[in-house]
Amino acid sequence: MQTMMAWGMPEQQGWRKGPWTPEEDKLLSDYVSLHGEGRWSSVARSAGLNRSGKSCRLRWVNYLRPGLKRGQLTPQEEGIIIELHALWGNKWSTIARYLPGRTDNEIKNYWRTHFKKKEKSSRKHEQRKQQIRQREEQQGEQPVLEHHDHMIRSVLFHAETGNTEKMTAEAQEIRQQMVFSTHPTNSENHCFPVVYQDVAPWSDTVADDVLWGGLWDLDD
DNA sequence: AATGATAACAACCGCCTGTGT
DNA sequence: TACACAGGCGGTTGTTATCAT
Repeated sequence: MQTMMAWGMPEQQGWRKGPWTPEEDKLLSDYVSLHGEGRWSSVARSAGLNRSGKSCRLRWVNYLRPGLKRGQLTPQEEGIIIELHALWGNKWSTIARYLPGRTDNEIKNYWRTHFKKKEKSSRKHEQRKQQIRQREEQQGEQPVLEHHDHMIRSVLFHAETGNTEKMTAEAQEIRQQMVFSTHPTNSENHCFPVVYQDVAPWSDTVADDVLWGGLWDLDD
């Protein structure tokens, strides 16, 4: 096991590892602000950092990059993460694109700390979903959960491809309820939806305890 | 006040993919 | 077409902070 002490010491051979010092941060920030992102291997050398290109990139992306939000995720952001994780699974970088200012690492860590401990309850969550689906089928309705997933997929897909005019009326309505914003790292042509406010007004159609309960109810 | 448990965060590792030659 | 390399991504681990007992 590596220790802090070992990390803190410069490597005899190869790159330095471990926590970044303020001096290293400044070197990296100054260099990137002058020369831009990319060519991380040469950044490492040119900036006078004894760090690997990978390490420099990671430090920049997760910590030094302008526009990063610090602090706790808002309930709205939590909602987005839950939604998008349900759609895409552990595609952290993809999910992060919809949360400007948040990094994939941050979201990954968040998910891990908040959901690993709740894995036990997820089975119950699945059972509850099953119950609702059965109830919906008995009532002859379109399954809310599937419909919900489908609509969000549709909105996000069309938003990303820029074909918002091809959305169905219902999708358009949902889109209206989403707050759109341009991701800082995104190219100018794409508009990423960000569900900041009232994360899912349409989620009223899904029982709260389905959306949140199975995942968050620790008492289970 | 001491100690253990847990959460939050930072960073590394290995694999995969895209790109240039 | 094949190879090498850089960058990106997801998984994992380690450290620190905070809370409960």
